Amino acid sequence: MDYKETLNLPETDFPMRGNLPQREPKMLEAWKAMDLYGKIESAAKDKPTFILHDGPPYANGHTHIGHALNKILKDIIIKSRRMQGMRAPYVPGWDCHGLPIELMVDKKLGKKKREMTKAQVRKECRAYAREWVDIQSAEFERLGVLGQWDEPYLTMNYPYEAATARELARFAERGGLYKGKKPIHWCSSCVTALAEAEVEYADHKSPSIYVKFPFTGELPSGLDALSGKKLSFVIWTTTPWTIPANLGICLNPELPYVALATGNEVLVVAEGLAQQVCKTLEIEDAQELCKIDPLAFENKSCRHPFYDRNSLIILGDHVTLEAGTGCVHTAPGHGVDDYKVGLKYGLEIYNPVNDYGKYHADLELFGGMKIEDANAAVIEKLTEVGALLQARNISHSYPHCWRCKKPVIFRATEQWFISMESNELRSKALEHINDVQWVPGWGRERIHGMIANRPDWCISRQRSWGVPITVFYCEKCGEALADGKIMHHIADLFESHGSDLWYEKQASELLPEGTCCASCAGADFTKESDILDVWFDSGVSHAAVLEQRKELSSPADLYLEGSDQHRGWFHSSLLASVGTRDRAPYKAVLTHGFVVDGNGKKMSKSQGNVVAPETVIKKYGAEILRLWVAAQDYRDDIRISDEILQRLSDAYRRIRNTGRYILGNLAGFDPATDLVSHADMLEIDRWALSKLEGLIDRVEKAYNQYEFHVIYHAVHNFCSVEMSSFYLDVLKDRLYTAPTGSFERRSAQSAMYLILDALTRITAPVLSFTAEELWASLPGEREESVHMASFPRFEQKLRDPELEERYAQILAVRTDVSKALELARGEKRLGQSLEAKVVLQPTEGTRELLVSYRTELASLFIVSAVELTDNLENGLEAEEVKGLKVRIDRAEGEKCERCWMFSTGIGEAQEHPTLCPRCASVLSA
RNA sequence: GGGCUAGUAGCUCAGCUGGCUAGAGCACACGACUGAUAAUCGUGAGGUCGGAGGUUCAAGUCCUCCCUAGCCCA
Repeated sequence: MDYKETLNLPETDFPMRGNLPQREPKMLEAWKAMDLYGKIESAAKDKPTFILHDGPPYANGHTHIGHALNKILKDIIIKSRRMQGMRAPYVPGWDCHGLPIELMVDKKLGKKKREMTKAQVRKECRAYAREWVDIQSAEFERLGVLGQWDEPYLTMNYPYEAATARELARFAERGGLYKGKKPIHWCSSCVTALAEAEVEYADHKSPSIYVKFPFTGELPSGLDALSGKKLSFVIWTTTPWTIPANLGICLNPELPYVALATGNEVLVVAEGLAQQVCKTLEIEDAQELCKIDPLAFENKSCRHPFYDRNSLIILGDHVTLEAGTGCVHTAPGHGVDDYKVGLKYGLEIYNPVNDYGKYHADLELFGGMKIEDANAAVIEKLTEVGALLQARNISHSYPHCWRCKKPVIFRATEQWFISMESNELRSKALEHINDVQWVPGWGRERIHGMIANRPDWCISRQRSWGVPITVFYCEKCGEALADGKIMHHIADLFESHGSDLWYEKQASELLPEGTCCASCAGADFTKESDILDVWFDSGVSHAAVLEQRKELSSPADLYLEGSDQHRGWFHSSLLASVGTRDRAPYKAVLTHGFVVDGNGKKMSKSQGNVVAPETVIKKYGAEILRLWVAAQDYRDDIRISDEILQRLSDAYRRIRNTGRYILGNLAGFDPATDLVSHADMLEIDRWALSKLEGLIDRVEKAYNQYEFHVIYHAVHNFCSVEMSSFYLDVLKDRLYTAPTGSFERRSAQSAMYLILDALTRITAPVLSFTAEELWASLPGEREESVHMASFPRFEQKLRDPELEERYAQILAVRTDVSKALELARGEKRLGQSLEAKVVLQPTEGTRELLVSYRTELASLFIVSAVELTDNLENGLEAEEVKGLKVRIDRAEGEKCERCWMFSTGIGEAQEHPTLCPRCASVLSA
């Protein structure tokens, strides 16, 4: 007879291999078909809310691994909150306006664009953005992210555009909006102002020139050594084209300067740079005539090298000894520091360069010239007038346009600004930063520093694809009409027509009837042509989305984005909210690091180290990507590589197989009728459940603290260490050989059932696909989807520390037994551990425990017999439990054909001559 | 160039306020099993805790400098 047939071996349809790339899409379809998200939402109506507000990715291009990281993190958080009993809606969003899309559309349209109106171009942009929204949406959904995908928020939706215009109106009402002239990054190629975020630094070759500005006027007293000498201040610059706009020379009031005689002239530079300058300029005969006190020269003048005007000597702290001469060429229209110090000294914010990067036609000497050509021309002119000391080329870091990659210039133009000072926006924002929980904590310092130091917010963009700045100009006197009431009126019009209306209607059609100019009473107006910075768009999402959607609310519980958003969305959202509502739009901000390659290097196309989510999904499945997100401590940079994915894939299989094995042993188990109560269970089963409670406790805490890597490690360890290598291994004998419906077997099954049920639930936020698959195979009444279920409640009373402690000691002994068995195996005395009898000489500390577990030990060690003695000969000194002695003997008796244990009682039962008494009795029952 | 963050075995992570021969799981090697089998079990070998100084009886843990990497800024 084949006794294998009489065993209860595992039996399940649950496949060993996940086959994730194939299985996942089917599951996604099923979720969609059953409207899983809708069901979760409607079932959660009366629960407390948790609002995670989605930061909108830009609707252009395929999603990359960073997007995947971000969305999966959000999904894990939201799912875990739901399973904790909260209503956690997820409304994804997209940032749809802005330059990159407009440029892509420009490219697509080519020459056709010239015949199109702004309104027509915008239509194209809208369609283009929509296309990418749909593509990205599908890519995000593929990750298993559950949300309101059929109704996302788009910054180009009409109501959103209306809300954006309304928020601008609020700034206007509060007096925070103003028109000013300021030097800003300007891309002459894209013909637009650029935000800080739109500027990239890259190496660039520039001329490096040293220029003399001859001192004019009276010398301060006490400098007799210089009287009658040709005195010049020496400046250094890498932008010769700004020399025509030079209006001043700036010295640091704290630094000593020196007058150096060389040839028949005298040059002034900072003392700390004198040596270096002389070396660079190859001046060998320099002699220090005297020190120069910068304060004595304040408000005196030099002469411009080739224009008939003066260059004012001024003082500023921004002058350093890092490079140059310590005398800084100052053109207030072409630099931030220059601008600031220029304002202080009443210098004109002078900018002779037009939108296209050419000098104004009326500029003396260089009128109409492109500034790219101007460097050479200016150098030539400087040479001609004898002002040039040196011209070379250097390579240095220089700002470039993020889009066209061309070098940008600094140039003062008329722009709309949101003031950081009016209404104390800056100080209020800084104050409200403290109301927010920043995770990790250094996020607070980071954004604080940025808000504290940032200039006014330039919200003007000279492009078409965006929400217009809804102000008008009087045709008669040019006065700007930026009236809050009127702007609200326009916003109302946008509500149903979108901001496209601005481009389709005349000013007179948009303005309320009877509007007239406050300064000249004129009744004819033109529209502003600038549009809003896209950071303003997304920055008002708390107003446009959280306050608008009935299922959402503001402020949000959590914003979660990459750490770069301290200067991006976290920043603009804070300003937009504090500026209009005097509060932060979020209660907590969580940031994650950036995805880098296996060596910690950033990903770039040129390096060829880019890992696309699509590739991972095709090879491993989205589930592995989700596991990857969970496994890494995302507060730092997050690495991804083949090895990492392979390891995760292995870990996944281990978790999956643990589930599968338990399912196999649960065949025929119905918790409704077969569940053994906790109190009745066998001790080791209670031990397993005690361990499970420990896991549940840890995992729940980790979810609360957003420490998902802790969950990954805890779950994986639990499956490998507690379950697979010990508990489940020990259980085999009982599960397989005991009668199907016996108490011993039901006790084990009950524990396993509770364990797998809990494991499935607590891993569901991470392993969303696999948990669902397990869920469907688990016996018992349960919700339609694991994502509609809740976490198991941690039950302190199910924990038994004393029991765990006893088992910890037994496990230590078990380790030593395993070592001894391994040694015996090495000597070919043993194959299966069941062939062994273990003889132990306990230590003082373990004797009592081992004696009391005498009858259990063989089962726990998976050997055929264990004997205890106080006088063991030829015993091995144990390592784990010092003092313990172990000897491995051959098990006595013969091997039972059914349970494979060795027994001296084989053949006692006549009808089963090859079975041990235990098995025989099972069969005859 | 400045600010912030990080650097523990091949990989992912533990190591609290300084006190251990620096841990875990996986991977790897070797072995066992063939009743979790493209599985499972056991054993073993892997680290001068980025580097150099310093404080201390004692430093992965504190201080300084440096290197490397990432983000942000100039």
